[in-house]
Formats: sequence, C-alpha cells, structure tokens
Amino acid sequence: MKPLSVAHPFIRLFGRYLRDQGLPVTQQRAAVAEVVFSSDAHLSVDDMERELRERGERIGKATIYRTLDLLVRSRLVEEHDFGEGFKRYEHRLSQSPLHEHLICLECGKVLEFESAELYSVESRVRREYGFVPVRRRLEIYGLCAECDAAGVQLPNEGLTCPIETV
Amino acid sequence: MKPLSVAHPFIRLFGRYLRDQGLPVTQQRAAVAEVVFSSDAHLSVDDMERELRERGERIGKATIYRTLDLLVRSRLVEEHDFGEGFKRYEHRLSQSPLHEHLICLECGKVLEFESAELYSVESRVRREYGFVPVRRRLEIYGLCAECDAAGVQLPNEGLTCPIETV
DNA sequence: CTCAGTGCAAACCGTTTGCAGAACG
DNA sequence: CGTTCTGCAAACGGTTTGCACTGAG
Repeated sequence: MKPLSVAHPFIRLFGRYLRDQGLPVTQQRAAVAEVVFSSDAHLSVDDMERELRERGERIGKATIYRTLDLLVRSRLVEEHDFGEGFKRYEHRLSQSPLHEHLICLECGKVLEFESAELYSVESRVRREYGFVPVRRRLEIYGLCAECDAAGVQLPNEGLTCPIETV
Repeated sequence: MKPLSVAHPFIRLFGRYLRDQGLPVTQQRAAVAEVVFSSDAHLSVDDMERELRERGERIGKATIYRTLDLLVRSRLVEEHDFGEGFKRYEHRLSQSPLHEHLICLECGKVLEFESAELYSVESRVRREYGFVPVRRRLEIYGLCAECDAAGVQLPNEGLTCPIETV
C-alpha cells in the first residue's frame, strides 16, 4: 500500500479537521481525500472508485461514502446533485468558494462562474420575505459553446406554449 | 369510481396534450392531473397517493409515476428535487411560470419568488462563455421568517473557516 | 377483439447499514 | 488492548419495469 501522500497540502487541512474531531487519519481517508483534492472536476463516487483502483488502492465504496460524509461535514468538499441520479463532489479549495454551475445538457460538461447579482437577490429576499439565506444553488442548464457551435438542437417535445396563452 | 372531473379547466389542457399525442385520457390520468392542478403546493408522490386515496381513488404508485412523466413532458408540471431524497411536483399554471424557490432548512416550507436579476446573469453567461441557457434553477436555503423569529439556530459544524484563510 | 393502460410485485440503483475482522492510537 | 475503521454483503427507499389482466373503442 502507498505511503500517506503529502502531495496535496490541502489533505493536511482534512487531517487537521479529523484530529480536531478526535478521528483517526487512516490511509483510506487520506487516499479518498487525495483523489478529491487532486481533481478540479465534479467527481462521482464511481469516478473516485475507478481513480483509486488505478492508483492501486483497494478501497470499498462504503468507505468512500463514509469519507465523503466527513469531507462534506468539514466543509472542504461540496456535494452536488445535477439531476443525474447520483451525487457529484467538488473540493472547495484553490477556486472561488462561492460559484455557480453551467451544465451542458448535451455533453454533460460543467462550467463554473461567479454571480455577484445573487448577493442582491439574497438581500432582497431577506428584506421582502424576512427569509434568512444560508446557502444557495444556481444552476443554469443549456448548451455549452462547443455543442452550440456544433449545431446541436435540443428536443422540444410537449405543448407548443399553451401556458403563456392561458 | 368518480366521473371525469371538469373542476379544473387546466386538466383539459392535459387532455388536449394527450389527444395530440394520440394517447387516451383515462380516469387515472385525469385523477392524478386533478390532484396536481388543484394544489399550489410542491407535492411528493406520497402526497398524491394519500390525496387520491382520500378522494376514494385507488391508483397504484406506478401509474402516478407514469402520469407524472406525461405531465412533465407536456410542460404543464415541473419536477423539483430539493435534496430530500425524492422528487416534488408543481403545476406551472396560475402562477408565474418562471420562479425560484426559498426553502426553509428548519420547517421545510417552500416559498416562491421571482428574480429579474437572473435574466442579466443569463445574458452575461451567454456573452462571456458562449453558453446558451435553456433552463435554470435557483434555490436559496435558509430560515423562513417564522423560524427565524422563533430564534432557530442552525448547527454549524466543521472547520471554523479555514478555506478563507488558506 | 385488439391494444394500450393499469396494478402488482419484482427489479433497479445509488446510497446506507450491520457485522466480523483489521487497524489505529 | 479497547476503540474505531474497513470491507463485504445485505438492506434501504424512491423510482422503474415486466407481465398478466382490465377496459375502452
């Protein structure tokens, strides 16, 4: 088995978190953290399992889920559900901690962008409804530049537009 | 069994859609549509099953799911996933067809609001990234006015704030 | 009669959990 | 050495599907 890697200093943050919580820093936890922190993609659990196997680590899915639970709790990793039927995970380091997602309906690519406008939305919501924002999620689904340039047309079944005419 | 209801004229839109698609308007489909259109809430499939039972309809879950699939396809109903582990459904009639959601983390209440700001976000995204927006989703999670007034505090486990200090 | 729709129950699939054995501190 | 973690496999729960039966035209 591979020795504990120090390639990613961010893993040490996770180690610190675990120590603070009185939890052991096991090789499996370090390996999962390494995979998550060494990618800027939005990884599924299957992605991680595959990557771990390629690295020669033999780690069960249950352990990956359990470690992700810790990573999410530590606030170092964010959980996303893009409506694919499973979750994706993204670390919150070395990139804007608050960003939104553009998801291509054709190729599934995920882009990130920041939206300062949301701050005014949140303060308006607080003012108008007395609602106290804690966390938000803005996802825009559509066609990425490449798929659009390739002339992809999205199917548009259903009523032509009866709602607007009701 | 109850005769086909005409209480909600919107159901006729669904009937029109089904006819256009060459699909029969069955009593079950009408019953499910009636339940969905007669509520302005965000219903789960269990909610609908319960409501149908109370109305004396005996309709299997599978039929509810199959009918919801048709309703969503017809664009008369929208599917939501607020991260509860199951989906919720909301009809798109008699309310702003484009609205966003405020979800209370304490009591689960869902409020709706409109955000004109999102239009400029979408056009910016198109301009800057060449991404063509089709559909979006903005959800703000937090505390509704009532829960906030009641002094509810949300737990804040995890690292104090190491990310901002990295 | 024919054919799609329905209801039941089983299958599905991502995720969670129970438990015996291994590893950590 | 006790406690926690891990891996396996079984359980879970919302959703989907296969299939025999029903009902509408």
